[in-house]
Amino acid sequence: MPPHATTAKFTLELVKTACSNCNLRELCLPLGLNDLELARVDELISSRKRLKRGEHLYRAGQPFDAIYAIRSGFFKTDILVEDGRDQVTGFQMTGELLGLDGISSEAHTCNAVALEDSEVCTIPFSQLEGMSREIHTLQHHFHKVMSREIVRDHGVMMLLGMMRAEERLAAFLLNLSQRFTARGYSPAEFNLRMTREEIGSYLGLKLETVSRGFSRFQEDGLIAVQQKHVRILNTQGLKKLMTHERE
Amino acid sequence: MPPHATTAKFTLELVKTACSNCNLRELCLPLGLNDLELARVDELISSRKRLKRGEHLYRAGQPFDAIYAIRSGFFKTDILVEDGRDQVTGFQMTGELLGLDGISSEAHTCNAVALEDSEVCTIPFSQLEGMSREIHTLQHHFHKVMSREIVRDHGVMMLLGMMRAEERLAAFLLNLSQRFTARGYSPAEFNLRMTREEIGSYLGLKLETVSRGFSRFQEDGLIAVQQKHVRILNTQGLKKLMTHERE
DNA sequence: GAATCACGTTGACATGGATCAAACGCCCTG
DNA sequence: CAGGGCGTTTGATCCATGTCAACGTGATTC
Repeated sequence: MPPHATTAKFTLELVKTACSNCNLRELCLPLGLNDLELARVDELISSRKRLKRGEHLYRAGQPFDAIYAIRSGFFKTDILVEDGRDQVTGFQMTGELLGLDGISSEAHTCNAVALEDSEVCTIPFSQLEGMSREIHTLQHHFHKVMSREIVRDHGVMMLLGMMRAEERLAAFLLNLSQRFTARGYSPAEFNLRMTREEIGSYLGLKLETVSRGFSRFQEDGLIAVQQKHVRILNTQGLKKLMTHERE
Repeated sequence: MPPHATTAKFTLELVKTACSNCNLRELCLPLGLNDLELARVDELISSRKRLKRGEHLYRAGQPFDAIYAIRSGFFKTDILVEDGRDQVTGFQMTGELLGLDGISSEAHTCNAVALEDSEVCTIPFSQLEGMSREIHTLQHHFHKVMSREIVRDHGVMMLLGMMRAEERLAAFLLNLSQRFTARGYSPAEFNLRMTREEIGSYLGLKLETVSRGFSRFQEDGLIAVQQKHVRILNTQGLKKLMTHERE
C-alpha cells in the first residue's frame, strides 16, 4: 500500500484513476514504461466511462477522437450491413484497446458494445500521439499494439478462410482460454459473455452449427458445456482438432 | 525540374531514389508532407530492392527490421500452416506498404511474394519511428496507414464471414477495379496477377468455385474474362450482386 | 411461483460449394 | 514446331453446413 494511502479521499480518487496504480498496466498500453514515463501517461487518461451490459461505447460513423482501454468487462465489435446481415469482428477483454480502426478515417468503422457491465479508460488520440512523440517506449509499444491487431485479424482470416466449423470452434475456445489465462483466470473454466449467434457471426457459422459443435465436443469428452458455462477437459484434444489434417 | 538537375550523374541517381521525386508520393507514406518534411523522409529510404516474379521479399519467421513500400509491381502475402493449407491474407500493389504485421513480434508473420517483377523501397523501421517523433504529419499518416490496414482486414472478415461465393468474387473484382483506378489505370479492364487458386485462398473458396463464378458473371454479361484478362462490363450489376439481400 | 422471453438444443431436410475427374488452352522450352 | 506442364474450365457427385421447425431451459418480472 502506498505511503499516502491514509490521506484525503481526493488523493485516493486520483490514484484510483491513474495507470500507475492500475493492475492492468502489464497488459495495457503503458507496458514497459518506467515510473517517470508512467506518471506522464497518467495525464493522458482524462476520464473513465462505465457502461451497462448492452450499451454502446461507440457506433459506426461517429467521429473518432479517442481510443479506449478496457479496465473491466467484455466487449464485442461488429459491423452491420444495410441488408440486415452483420459481422462480429472481435471480442475484447480487460486490458485490450478499442477504436484503433477509427484512426484511418477519423470516424469509427464499427460498433463497440459492452457484453457485460464494463468500464473503459478514454485515451484522447491526439494527446496519445503527442506523448508518443516524447516517450519512445510508449510510441513503440503503441505501434506493437496496432500491429498485433493486424496479426490477430490475419488469424481470424485463416479461421474463416480455411478452417471447418469444428476447427473454428476449437480455435475460438483455445483463444479465449489463453486470454483468460493471461489475465490470471482459470484456463479451463469460464463463462461465455456472448450468445451462440454472436460466436457464429464471429466465426462465419450459424448459431445452430455453433451449438451442435459444442454438443459434439461434449460427447467427445473435450469440454463440458452448459449454456454459457464452459469447462475445457482436454486442451490437447482441441489443439489436435484445430490443426487436423483432412485425409 | 530542380536547379541542380544538370550537374553530375550522381545527383540524378540521388534524385531518382528519393520520395520527393516519386510519383507515388500521394499514395504512399509521405502523403501530406510539405517539401521540407519530404526532404527529410528521403533520408529514410536507404535502399531499393528489385524482385523477380515468384521471389520472396520476406518469409514468416524472419526478423523484422523494416517495412517496404511497393514502388512497382504486385505482391501477395500468405500464411502457410504445417498441414499444407495456406491462406492468402492480401494482395498489395503500387504505393502500398508491406510488413506492418512484423512490428508486434519483431518477426514477420507471413510471407510476401512478388507476383510480377517488382521494386520496393526499404524503410528501416526504427528510423521511421525516430522520424515520426519529429514530424507530426508523418506520424499521423503512418498511424492512419496502420489503421487502414485494420479496416481492410475487417472488410475481408466480412467477406469471408457473411458473403456467399459470388458476392465475394464481385467484391474482389470491384476492390481491384477501385484500386487500379486510384493508380490511374482503367477501372474496367485489367490483368489479374494471381492465379484462380490464389484468389480462392484469399476468398475462402476453391479454385473451381472461382472459375465457375467468373464464368457465371460472363454468362450474365457482368464481365468479360479470358484467362487473366478481365473487363468489367456492368459495375452496377456487380455492386448489386455484392449486397444482394437474401430475403 | 406463474408467465414470459430470450437463448439454446436437437432433428429433418435442402443446398452451396467442395471434391473428384477429365479435357482444354496457353506458355515456355528444347 | 512439338512436347510438356501449369493453370483453367467444365461436368458429375458428395457432404458439411445452412435452413426450417419444434422443443427445452434458465433468468426476469409481476
